[in-house]
Amino acid sequence: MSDTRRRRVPRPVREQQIIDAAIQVFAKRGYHAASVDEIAELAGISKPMVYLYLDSKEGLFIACLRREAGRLVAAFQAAAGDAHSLELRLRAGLDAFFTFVTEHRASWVVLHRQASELSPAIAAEVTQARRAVMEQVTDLVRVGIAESAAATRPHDEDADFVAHALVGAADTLTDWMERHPDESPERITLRLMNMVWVGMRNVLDGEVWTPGEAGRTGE
Amino acid sequence: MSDTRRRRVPRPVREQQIIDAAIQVFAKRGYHAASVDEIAELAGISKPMVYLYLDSKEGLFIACLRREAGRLVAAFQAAAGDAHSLELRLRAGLDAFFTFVTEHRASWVVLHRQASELSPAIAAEVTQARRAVMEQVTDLVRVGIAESAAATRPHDEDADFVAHALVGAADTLTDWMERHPDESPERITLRLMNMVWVGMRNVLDGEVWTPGEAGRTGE
Amino acid sequence: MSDTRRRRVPRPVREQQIIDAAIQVFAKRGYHAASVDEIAELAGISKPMVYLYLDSKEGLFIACLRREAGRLVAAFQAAAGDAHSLELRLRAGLDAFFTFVTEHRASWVVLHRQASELSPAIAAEVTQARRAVMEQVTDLVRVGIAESAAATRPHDEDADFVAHALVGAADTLTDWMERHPDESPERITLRLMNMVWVGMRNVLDGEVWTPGEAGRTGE
Amino acid sequence: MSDTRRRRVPRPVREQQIIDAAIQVFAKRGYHAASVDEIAELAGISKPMVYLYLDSKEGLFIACLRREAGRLVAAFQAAAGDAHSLELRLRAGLDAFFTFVTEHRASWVVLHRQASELSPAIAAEVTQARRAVMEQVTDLVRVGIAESAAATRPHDEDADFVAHALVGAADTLTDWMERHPDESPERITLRLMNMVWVGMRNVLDGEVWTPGEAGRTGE
DNA sequence: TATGAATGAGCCTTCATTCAT
DNA sequence: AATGAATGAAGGCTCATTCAT
Repeated sequence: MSDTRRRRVPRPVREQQIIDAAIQVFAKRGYHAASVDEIAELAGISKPMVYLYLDSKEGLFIACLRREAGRLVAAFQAAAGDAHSLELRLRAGLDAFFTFVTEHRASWVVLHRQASELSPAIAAEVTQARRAVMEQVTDLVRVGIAESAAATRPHDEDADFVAHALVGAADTLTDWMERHPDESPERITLRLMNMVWVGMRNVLDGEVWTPGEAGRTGE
Repeated sequence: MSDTRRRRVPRPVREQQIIDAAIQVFAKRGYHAASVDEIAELAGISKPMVYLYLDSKEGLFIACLRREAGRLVAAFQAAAGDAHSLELRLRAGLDAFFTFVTEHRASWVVLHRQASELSPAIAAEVTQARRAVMEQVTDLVRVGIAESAAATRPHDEDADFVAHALVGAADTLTDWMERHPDESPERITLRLMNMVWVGMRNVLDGEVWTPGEAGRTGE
Repeated sequence: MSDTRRRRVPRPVREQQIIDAAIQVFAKRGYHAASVDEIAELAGISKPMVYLYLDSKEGLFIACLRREAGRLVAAFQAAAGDAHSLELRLRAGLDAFFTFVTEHRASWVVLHRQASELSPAIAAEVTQARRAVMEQVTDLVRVGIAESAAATRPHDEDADFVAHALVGAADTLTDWMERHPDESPERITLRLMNMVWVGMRNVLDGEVWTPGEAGRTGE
Repeated sequence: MSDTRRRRVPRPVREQQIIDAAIQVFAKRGYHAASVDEIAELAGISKPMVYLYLDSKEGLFIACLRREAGRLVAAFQAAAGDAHSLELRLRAGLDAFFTFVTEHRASWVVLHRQASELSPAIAAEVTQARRAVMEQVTDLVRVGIAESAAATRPHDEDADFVAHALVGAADTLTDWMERHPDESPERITLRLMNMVWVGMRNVLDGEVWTPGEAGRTGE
């Protein structure tokens, strides 16, 4: 390894090494808090090389983004392309996604959020703030479990799962809203309710989806 | 207003004005890229006042976080607390959430992500990267619409909506995964499929949920 | 006390209270590290009062200096003025000096050095540096004790005392040198040797001077 | 020299240049009033280099302290180590000390006190305050000269010398007192009298110590 | 007499970036 | 292909000092 990481390495190889190092550092520190110095050191080269190959800190970050997004997309495509029915492809795609996230934690952090660049004090507060919102939903869902006749086993874990999915969906839908300014909050709410209401109950009832069976209510 | 924003304003008022300004700047630039100078200027005061009242940049950010998270939670609680059934409360809560996000865009951005603290070039790239992932799902869903017998009106808008919700849910579930390392990607996939599969079809078929009716397929 | 420290206090009294507080803070923090805020707070008044009465931080410091130097001089004069012979007056003066220093520690620190305004890290290093010099002399003196026939009881305490006095004398003589640029280091050395050599032996031999007896060798 | 002070100088050399400059500025302004900007400018480089090589203002100051204290100690040791008898070594050591102080004025100021970091107005006042104390002693000593039978030539210069040494000794002994809280001011006075009383007369009588002869009054 | 509100100025520190070898 | 030396620019924070009441 000290052979390929030191001296006289061809450009394409060096570039990948630099990006490898950058992903680690960006994931650990976040974009702003990451310093080119640290990246260069981790890559085992001097700072000017980074600039020679990747132009700037921005260029470096973008290179990371592109490479990892490409890999994630490729993994998704490879998985989702094989099956025939929509549900099987969706399933395979989600599976690939969760697998990627599990196996390339750092890459995902870079793609996902740079919240880690905040100081511990702030990070804690952000977590706290997000959790406050999340808890409202979790409480609601937990109550739902109690109300639910079928849910004889009130698994907190399930309530948590549903709450996360729900909050995440709502959270991302705020981006969708920005591109659909005409849609009222109420209509969005109705749509989202329509999408998750039945399924929520399934999860809370402890059901685990099996291809071609669960939820095939209308067919 | 230029009366209350200028000269000799009592402390509690000034504090709120500073926080108001900070939210705008933090939302626009992100935490790191935001400068206390800019916040002070927008608040119509000098920098030392910011430090006198809020202690530090971190303290200022935390104050923003707390105030806005508190408001969002309060809005959610106020809305969700009134109805009787779970579905009505959930609906009211989501409605309050989407309304808050609509009316307090900047606050939501601060609570949501600080990705905007990246330069335009990077922000574009981040959007692009996230969209690449999103598109895979959107395509899948779009194909699903075509396949779907009921979906006589292939609304791209609906496919987009579903894709956003799905990706957002998956995205946030990666946080849930971190606290449940024993859950395999596959099981998470199955759970999520179970939760959204039926509802997705509803949305894609153009249905709009009505309290107590839509989605009550299994009853 | 809360009566004289609060509200509607005549100017002369307030001034003294401010100076009292300032001495404490200047002694504790040093001139630069001392903040007018802290002084005002300790004096139990608001900052503008300090400026109204003492004009500036510098004016405040000078007022402290003058008052305490005056008190020290007065104490010295009062003590030294009474006796008849030089040695008795010198003794009384030194006694008054050491008594003042003991009883008004803070005042003395203000008059003496502001080294305390350095950070702990630096203060430690300064102490270390000064000690390194001091130790050279102390070692020398300690050896002297061993050599000395009379010094059957090698009191480290005595060696330390002599070393301190010697280093202090040399230290201050550097000020004298500045006003006598023609005096060579060698001549100064000889003068100092002449002044302390005999007396050093007395102290190292454990003698304690008694008025009119010790050291009256040449009379 | 403009060659070695400008552009592309190897690190060890630059470090010494920075320390050289820092000593000048710290001596002139004192620690707090000295600005890293001024030091960098005097060193002929930009500020970041100072931080790159010396870490911080504190680190820079400590580096100055260590280097100069080391040099002074080395000079003392080199000089004092050669002779055989205590008095000769003491003489050589003091000589080395006064020589160092003469030749490295700035270094000595840094090691000595940072009183100069006060503004001219304050520095003057400090000098004045210290002089007030010094004058009491000088007056006493001057009177002593007049009284003294042997002192046929009342040299003010000699009185001043003695007064400086005496005040310096007393001054530094206040440090000694702090570590010996049980010693009463009176006992300290007696010890100091015992140490200087005889020698003072020698100096006032215009004697100049010669190795092995002067002051050997009692033998 | 007394103070809460407010600021101009400056300092330490860091970092992305480049030059000269 | 590779790097040690060097810097412009900017940001967080503090403080002595003053205004308006």
